[in-house]
Amino acid sequence: MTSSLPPQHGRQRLIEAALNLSYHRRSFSSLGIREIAREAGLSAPAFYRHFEDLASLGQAVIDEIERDVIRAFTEVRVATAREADLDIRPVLLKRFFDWAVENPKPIVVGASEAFGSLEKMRQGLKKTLRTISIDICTDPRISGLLPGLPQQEMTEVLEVLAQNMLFMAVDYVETPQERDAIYDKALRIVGVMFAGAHAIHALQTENASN
Amino acid sequence: MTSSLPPQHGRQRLIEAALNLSYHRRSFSSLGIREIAREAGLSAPAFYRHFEDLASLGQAVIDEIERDVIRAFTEVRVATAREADLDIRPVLLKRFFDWAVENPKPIVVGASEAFGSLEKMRQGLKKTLRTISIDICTDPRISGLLPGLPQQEMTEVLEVLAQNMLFMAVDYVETPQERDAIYDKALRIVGVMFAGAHAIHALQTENASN
DNA sequence: TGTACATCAGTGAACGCGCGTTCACTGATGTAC
DNA sequence: TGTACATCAGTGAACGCGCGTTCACTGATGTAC
Repeated sequence: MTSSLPPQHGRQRLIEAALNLSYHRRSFSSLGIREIAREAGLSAPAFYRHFEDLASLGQAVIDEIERDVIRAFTEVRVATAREADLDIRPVLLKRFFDWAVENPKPIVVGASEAFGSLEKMRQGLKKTLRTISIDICTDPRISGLLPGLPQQEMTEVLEVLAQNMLFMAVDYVETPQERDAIYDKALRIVGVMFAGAHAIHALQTENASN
Repeated sequence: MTSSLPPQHGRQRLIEAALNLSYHRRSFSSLGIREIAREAGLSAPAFYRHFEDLASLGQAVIDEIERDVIRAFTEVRVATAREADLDIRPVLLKRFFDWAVENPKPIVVGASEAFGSLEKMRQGLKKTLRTISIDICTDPRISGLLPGLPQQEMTEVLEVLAQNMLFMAVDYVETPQERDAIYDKALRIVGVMFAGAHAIHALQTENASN
């Protein structure tokens, strides 16, 4: 059997097997090593050629999710670079949700493990959300909507927003018949948070100048 | 041994054992029946006297969490009934976070299972957040901050906010050394969302009257 | 007040099963000379 | 270009263990008469 395996590396196949199994809300730490190996088309001992234990596979999985999600955001930004809409937010949101439909695994698994048992997974996800938020802040089409707002305040709001959008993306993926409603709601939340950040900053500035 | 057990009912002890075991981020569906019974000080077969399987215990657990959380909110509102502060939000938030510190299990387990594997748990939590949001909407000290805002819009914003506050309460509980910072951040998020809901509604009203 | 009986919530023993992990082994691939 | 060898990624068999579940049984409690 050894040489009849697809040319993909066993390590990668184990990572993808774990993503497949976690996909429908299975908690990552409830997966079995034999089960993952089976899903990957490998024998159980082969697992130990690549990972020490379940937690170290978990680390690899979260790295993979992180890379996927950040790459997706970069692609979305590049793809919309030429769109000079008055408001880029609906475009970015729509593209992100559509990407989630095409690539549901990192989204669903990421959201499920945001409060999961593996500390590393939680930290990794938090870091990813922060990276994305900072990335978005630097886009003038976004920061232009919040003129004068210090980057720190902007990042804080965008991090909370990113987390909420991640969770809403899961709903979007999982309930196709309500996608329009979920998109509209997500857009309203985005609008509320931007408007709020703007209004509070304006108020502070006003108070400070009096 | 039968009669030497504490007078508490076995059913309740199983529910509390499950909460104890889920407490530190263990996914509920990764718990074992033997393990839960052991934690409850019962033999494994005793589990089946009270529950058909793990999922039906899960239902009982989510009911318990729901009752705890809603009771907490009611108590907080009653306790603050006489406080006629200009802004009741910091008081409510502080009291909610403090309650979470005293009663961490329903908060931590509830947040962990918000995206867990048991459909019933996710729905139960969603329902709880909605109940609380509607409850808060009806408090004039809150709705007075958003004059003229239709209840539906208010509920939508408050639901999102409630979910975020639940997640932040977990951080508050788990990282005691950063509680002040987390509280401040939570309060800023509350401020942003209220200000945003207010600003957007004002904008809509203005547009409609032109 | 007794007594017979049903019900309820617990028990320990036993079952077969899949698990994590280790072991010795295999065959392909890369590398030194 | 060969050849010897190390390394790497896989295998099946085997281990002991804890799991979910069922079973017959027990003793306390409530109830009908």
